[in-house]
Amino acid sequence: MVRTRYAPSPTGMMHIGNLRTALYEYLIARSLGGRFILRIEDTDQERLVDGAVDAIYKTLRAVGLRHDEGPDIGGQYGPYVQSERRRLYRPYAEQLVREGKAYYCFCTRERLEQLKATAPGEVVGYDRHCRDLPSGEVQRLLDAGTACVIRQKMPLSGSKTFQDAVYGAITVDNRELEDQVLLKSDGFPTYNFANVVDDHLMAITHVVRGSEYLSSTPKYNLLYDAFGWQVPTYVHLPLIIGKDGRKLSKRHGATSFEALVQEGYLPEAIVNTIALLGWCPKDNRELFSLDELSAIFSVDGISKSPSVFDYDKLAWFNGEYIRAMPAGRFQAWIHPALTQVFGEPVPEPALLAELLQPRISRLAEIPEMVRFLTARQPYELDLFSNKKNKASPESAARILPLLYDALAGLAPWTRQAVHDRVMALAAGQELKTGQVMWPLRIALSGQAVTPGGAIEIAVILGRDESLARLNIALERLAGASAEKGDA
RNA sequence: GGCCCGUUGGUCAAGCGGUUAAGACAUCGCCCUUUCACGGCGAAGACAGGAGUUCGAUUCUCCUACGGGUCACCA
Repeated sequence: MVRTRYAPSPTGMMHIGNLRTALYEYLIARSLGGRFILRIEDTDQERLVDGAVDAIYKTLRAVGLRHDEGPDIGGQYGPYVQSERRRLYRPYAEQLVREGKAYYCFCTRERLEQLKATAPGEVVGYDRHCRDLPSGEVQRLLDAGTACVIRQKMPLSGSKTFQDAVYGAITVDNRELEDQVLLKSDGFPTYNFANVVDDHLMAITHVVRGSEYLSSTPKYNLLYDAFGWQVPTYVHLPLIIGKDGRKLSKRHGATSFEALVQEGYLPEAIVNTIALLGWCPKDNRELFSLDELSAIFSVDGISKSPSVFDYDKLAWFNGEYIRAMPAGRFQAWIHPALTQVFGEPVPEPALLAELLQPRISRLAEIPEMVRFLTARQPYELDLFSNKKNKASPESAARILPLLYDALAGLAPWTRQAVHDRVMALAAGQELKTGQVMWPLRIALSGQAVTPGGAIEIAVILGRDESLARLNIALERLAGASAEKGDA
């Protein structure tokens, strides 16, 4: 039975790199008929952040990564929070001490600091000062209650090779490995230790994590060996980086799932995007639901090189998901953004939704896009010029009064009615559609680019505001031509 | 700096000894159209460099360059 685990530490918002790791763990488990476990790694008491655990649950729920075992739902391998497993680790560490595979270290932080400072990059890490203390001395210090940690004895020579499902065979010289701390002086295990013990106790078969752990993996393996435990299958993932090739950070834009959602990206689109960051399916398909991914995901499609997180691509995916949304759901989704601009009630919400759905790629684009509907925009009369539609301020000055008269008494003020009236005017004047639509759009919106056409804008504005804006425009145009005449 | 890993168009990437080196995003052009967007069609654009191995290297090996990761009582 394949078992994978997502083991975040509750130290803040969920970064999309972490989310992708969680996603791949989930997909590996699902694609192989296995189980996906959530474990909270809170062994660093100093870095805990309030609410971080909730953020983890919230994010996993939002993207649909349902775990089979975890702190909130239990399971046969609990508890699933490392701080609750605290008493579990010491016996394992002491077992290694008894077997001569680990030892108590009484070195103070100050001494370690000094060590780092004096040895100019020559010696790797700890100098193994306590590795061979006489047992009497150890006992004496222990009895005196001297603060200590437990360190693992690393082999002083030789090398070790392990297999990674993505990176292949990796060999590391044992001399590169320092005697790592297993149990901290506060009694908590280090990540390195707790991780191995828990993965073993929880019967984890596939360890999936970022490639930053690649170089410390030999240390884990030595631990598995020391206990005589079976080493899991390793799946190291390439990093996600920013446009400048550096680690993804706030500098590149939103990097947490939550921030992305706030900017108006859909969870499904985010998942789809990161699924393809570092993994590629056998065919050329790009649009995948989580269930579809679960069915076809396979480790051999994971690539080795780091990939740049591309916000443009995310926006494209988001646009695809937006367009695929049922109209009703879209309308509900954008409602908060609309009330921000219009207040309540939002005029013509269904029509607005219809206009916006094919046009936006992010929720955050909406306010700017519709602002002209609530406030009259200042604009240059040049805007009435449009070559393609054979429009000019002069033609507008002639057509706008006709439009005003045609629309003034119109009722009901519906899309169909406005459309028919305007088209009838165009036909009557032997004008092309664009020749009347263009000045109408400019007069109503004050901008050349609008979501939807002139008719839709008129309907949303309502008759009074539409006529008012028409009136302003035709007066300005009349004033301008009078000036011109004087000159 | 030591060690580990990586390197196909601007970005994501297919490729796993013989290909006109896919596809997607972005860019540009054309079409559709009352603007824009959507949609459709098309264009430009890549194997980091050098040695080998081989009849033949993007693919295998080595070196160089560049990039990244890691060297904690953090995870």
